[in-house]
Amino acid sequence: MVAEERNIAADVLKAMAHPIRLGVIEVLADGERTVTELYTELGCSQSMMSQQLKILCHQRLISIRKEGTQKYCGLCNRDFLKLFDCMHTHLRKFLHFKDQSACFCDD
Amino acid sequence: MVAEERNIAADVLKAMAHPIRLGVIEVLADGERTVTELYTELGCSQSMMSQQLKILCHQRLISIRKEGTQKYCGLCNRDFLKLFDCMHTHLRKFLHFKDQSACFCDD
DNA sequence: CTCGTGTATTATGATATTTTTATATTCAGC
DNA sequence: GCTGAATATAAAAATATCATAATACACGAG
Repeated sequence: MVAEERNIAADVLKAMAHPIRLGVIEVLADGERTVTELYTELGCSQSMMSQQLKILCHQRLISIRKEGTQKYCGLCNRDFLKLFDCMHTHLRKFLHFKDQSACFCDD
Repeated sequence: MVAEERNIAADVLKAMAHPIRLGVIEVLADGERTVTELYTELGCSQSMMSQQLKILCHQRLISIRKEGTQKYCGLCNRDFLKLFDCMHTHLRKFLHFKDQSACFCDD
C-alpha cells in the first residue's frame, strides 16, 4: 500500500470507528433497513443517525435508496463483515490481556 | 455485538484509522522492527512514531519488547491483516464508484 | 393546499485528535 | 560519572469529531 492509499484507507476505517456506525453496519448485515428503523433499533436521535449514515455513505460503506418518503439503507461491501469476527477474537484477547497485563504496555 | 463491545471495537478501529499507524501494521506484517526503523521507513518524526506506537500498543495491536537501548515492535494479532485485503478491494470499488458516481450519495 | 411523517441540514459548544517543538529519560560503552 | 544513541513525554496550537437542538425540506394522504 502506498502512502496515498493509506490516507484513503484511514478515512474508510475512521468511518467505521464509531459505536453507532458499527451498529449500523452490523444491523444492515441482516438486510436493508429504513433510517427510522436504524435509529430506533440503535437508540439514537434521528438527526444523529442521518449524520452518521452520511459518513458511511461517503466512504461507500452503505448505499441509500429512496422509496417514497423513506430511505432504505443497505451494505455496499459485505467483505468488511469479516472485521466483526476479527474484532470478536481480538476483544477476547484484549480483555484477557487487560486482566493479566500480559502486554508490555506500561499502563 | 452489544453496545459496550461496540465502544471497545470502535476504539480499536480508531487506533488503526491513521495513515502512519496503518503503515506500522503493514510493515510489521513483514516482521519485527525497531522504532527507528519504523519512523525511517515510514518517513515521520521520532516523536510522532513514539506516540503512534503507544496508541497501537494500548489497543494491543502491537507488542513492544525492550532489548538494550532499543525497542522491538511486532504485531499482536495477524488476524487484522485480512483488513488490508478487504481494503484493497474496497479501494478499487470505491475509486470506481467515485468516477462513475454510481452510489446514491448526493455529492 | 395543508398536514403529518420521514429525513436532512445547520449551528454550536464540548471534547478529542493531530502535529510539531522542546525537553526528558534510559542505557550501553568508555 | 560522561557521552551519545534510542526512545518517551509534555505542552501547545490547529483542526476534527461528537452530540444536541433547532429548523428545513420532501412527499404522500386526505
